[in-house]
Amino acid sequence: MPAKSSSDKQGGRTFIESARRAQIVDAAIVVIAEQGYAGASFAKIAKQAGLSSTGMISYHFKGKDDLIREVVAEVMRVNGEFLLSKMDTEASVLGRLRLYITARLALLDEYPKHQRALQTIVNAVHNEDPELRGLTPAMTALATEQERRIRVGQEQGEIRQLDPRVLVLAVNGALNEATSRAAFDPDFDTAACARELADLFDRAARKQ
Amino acid sequence: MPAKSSSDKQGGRTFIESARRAQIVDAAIVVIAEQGYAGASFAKIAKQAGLSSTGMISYHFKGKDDLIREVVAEVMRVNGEFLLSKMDTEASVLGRLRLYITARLALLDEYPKHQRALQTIVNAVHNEDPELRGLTPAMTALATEQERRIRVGQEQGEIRQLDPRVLVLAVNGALNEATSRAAFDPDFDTAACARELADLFDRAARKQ
Amino acid sequence: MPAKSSSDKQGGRTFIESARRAQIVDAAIVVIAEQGYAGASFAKIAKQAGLSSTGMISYHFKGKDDLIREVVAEVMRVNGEFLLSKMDTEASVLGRLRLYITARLALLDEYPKHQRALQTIVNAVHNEDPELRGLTPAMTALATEQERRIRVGQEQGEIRQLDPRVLVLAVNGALNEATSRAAFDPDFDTAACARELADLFDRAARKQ
Amino acid sequence: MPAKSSSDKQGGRTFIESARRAQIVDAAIVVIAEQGYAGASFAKIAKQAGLSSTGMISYHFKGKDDLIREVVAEVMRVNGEFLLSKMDTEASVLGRLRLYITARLALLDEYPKHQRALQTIVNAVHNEDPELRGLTPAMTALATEQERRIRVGQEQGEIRQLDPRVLVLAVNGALNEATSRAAFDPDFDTAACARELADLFDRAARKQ
DNA sequence: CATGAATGAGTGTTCATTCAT
DNA sequence: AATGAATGAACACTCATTCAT
Repeated sequence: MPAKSSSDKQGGRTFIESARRAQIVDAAIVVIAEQGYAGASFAKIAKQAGLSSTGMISYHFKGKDDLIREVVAEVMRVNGEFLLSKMDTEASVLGRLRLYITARLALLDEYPKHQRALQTIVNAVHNEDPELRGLTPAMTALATEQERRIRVGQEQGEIRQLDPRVLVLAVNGALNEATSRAAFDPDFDTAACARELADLFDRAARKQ
Repeated sequence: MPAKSSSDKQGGRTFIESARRAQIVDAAIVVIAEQGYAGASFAKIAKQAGLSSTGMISYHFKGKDDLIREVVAEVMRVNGEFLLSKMDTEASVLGRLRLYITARLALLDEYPKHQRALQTIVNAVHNEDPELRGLTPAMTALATEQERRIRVGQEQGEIRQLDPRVLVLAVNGALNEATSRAAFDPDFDTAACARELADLFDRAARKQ
Repeated sequence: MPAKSSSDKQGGRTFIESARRAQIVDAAIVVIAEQGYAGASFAKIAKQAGLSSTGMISYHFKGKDDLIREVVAEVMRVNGEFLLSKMDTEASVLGRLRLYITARLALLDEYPKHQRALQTIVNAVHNEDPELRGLTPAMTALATEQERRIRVGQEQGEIRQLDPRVLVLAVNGALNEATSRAAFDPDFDTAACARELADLFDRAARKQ
Repeated sequence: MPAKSSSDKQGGRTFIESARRAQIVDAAIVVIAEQGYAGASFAKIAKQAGLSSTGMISYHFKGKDDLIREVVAEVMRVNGEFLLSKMDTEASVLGRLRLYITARLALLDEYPKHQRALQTIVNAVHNEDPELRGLTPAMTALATEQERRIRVGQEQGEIRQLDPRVLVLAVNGALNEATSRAAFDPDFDTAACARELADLFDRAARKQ
């Protein structure tokens, strides 16, 4: 068995290379969350990461697009894991909806910077940078899956006749708004908000 | 009756000065809506406005803050007028809520760039530009008023026991999400979305 | 005798024209004294003069050079008048030297902004603006006259053998330094400084 | 013994970094001396230094303040070294005064641009750039030390009763004036001026 | 693998000046 | 005689990116 070396690879990248990328991505998340998208220059990210030059970042990422994409991927990976862990047992559609709302708001306490960063990126990038459009498919895929679930609930008689797309839109819109609010209002009570929102959309969607 | 001259003033500004400012504000709205906040440089705005230099903009506005503030003010003026014209007769709280949702979505057809620009600015500015925080009070004031209305509805037995702040958050979150969606999905049916959302929040809020 | 009209001229300029020029020159003196040469933009001078646009200044002066030259001329006129009024009776060269020193320092109390403005201009303009070199002749002429006087004093046995140019240089250098000091040290005692400097140069120049 | 590399540091800066900074500071000294403070734009300094862009300067200095401060520090370092080397043996106060005058004027031959640049900066910065006020303390400290020396001379009976502050003011004023003169009069004889000034202030200050 | 140095386009802003009215 | 509007060059400064070492 050969000795561990810096050229051991995982996913086409050496160990140390992956570590550096992760370090930079983490720094980027913090800077974006705290300083906004426009404030997230390579200089500031390098400083946050404890690197001495921006060249470092350009060396590990093909461009700013690449870095931002990685940030989004990382946040979605973390969120996905968390959400999955909260939902896997529940069977009913309305129950899953309630769990989703609760879990999304729990994320605000668990990974506040991640949520803020993701939202900042999505808002900033929406139309500006054509190279970055590629990040939304992953999010629309999620929405599509949610809509499918709602339809199942309608077929099973759990959920009233409504446009599933609009319900999904409303739920996610409300959750995003809560994310914004939580970022600036330190007194924002995520648990209470979760209960209220869950009740609210339960009533809105439940048959009868 | 004195002859009209270029030095006639209104609100401390020359006629032509006001016209130029309006022209620049309009150009800024378009650029911000289409290219995002980061893409809205003086150079691009000047080009959109058909001006030959960015100095022109600096000549008419004290700084970028000033311009952005004017953009926000203009959008809120237009929106405010439109919303008021749609709401003044209705008496019941739930009725007003329905009208508000419908009117907000109608704005997407009436002034799509305005909505997109406002949303872009609010998102971008939230934490980035401390000079511009001053624009949010006007919007929180609106939210506070909406919460007050909901409380009235609760006292009158129209609306069930719920946290008014959360209902307002959810409604506005959904409307903002719809605004985002409409900006990129040309097939987005605002009228249908309005009906669905109105029903949704009516059910969510109505007593029994 | 014809009625007074705005086209009455003096020195090739109408009355009102001269008044405007004087008003602008006065404003320029204040701004230059308070904000320095680089800070003395047409915009600031216009504001200080209570004018609404910088075009006004360009209209009355051929260029910035022209304005600055006028400022220098005005200060030297005022200073010249004051100095003459203080010196005309004294006969001895050393006496005149003492009077000159005293009068120059008295000017700091009488017209502080004028002195500060003149010094600022001379320092800033020395080599920068070739168009403005023309203002120094007037000042070198003064120095030459002072040197001539010293020579007279030497011939009359009042003043010891020394290079008159160096004495004049030293006296004026000391006075300029005092002007600088007075501008920033509110406790600077011009009268005391005048007595000390007068004694100092009297001893330095007096025969035996 | 490790090989020399570009990352060898001294004083927290790379070797080549320090070299570039020195190169830029030298260029700045020349430009300021020749074109004045207002004329000393990054563009002109970059050109003088043979650099292709002004970004270079911003890369090596935090801002214009930083560069100017460095220029002042460099000139004062050079001057300080030179003055110290000329004065260390002399004991009597009047002797030291004579040496100081001579050395200051010798500096005009040794480092003419340095003197011109320093004077230009001090004059320009006095009231204009509040960020740069911090450079004067170093110079007032020098003056205070000189005044102290004069007082010692008075206690030792070498120097007559006079206000030491005024003597120091006069000496430095005269030396500054000579610096100005030397900058524009190529025939200015610094050595002769030094002898004359030394005699002049010796007589002015000496007891009896 | 890493980095310090360099680049050049782009940022918002100020400037003296011109000109039609 | 006066002025508001416009101009375009210049300003210091930041940016993501490249590259030799």
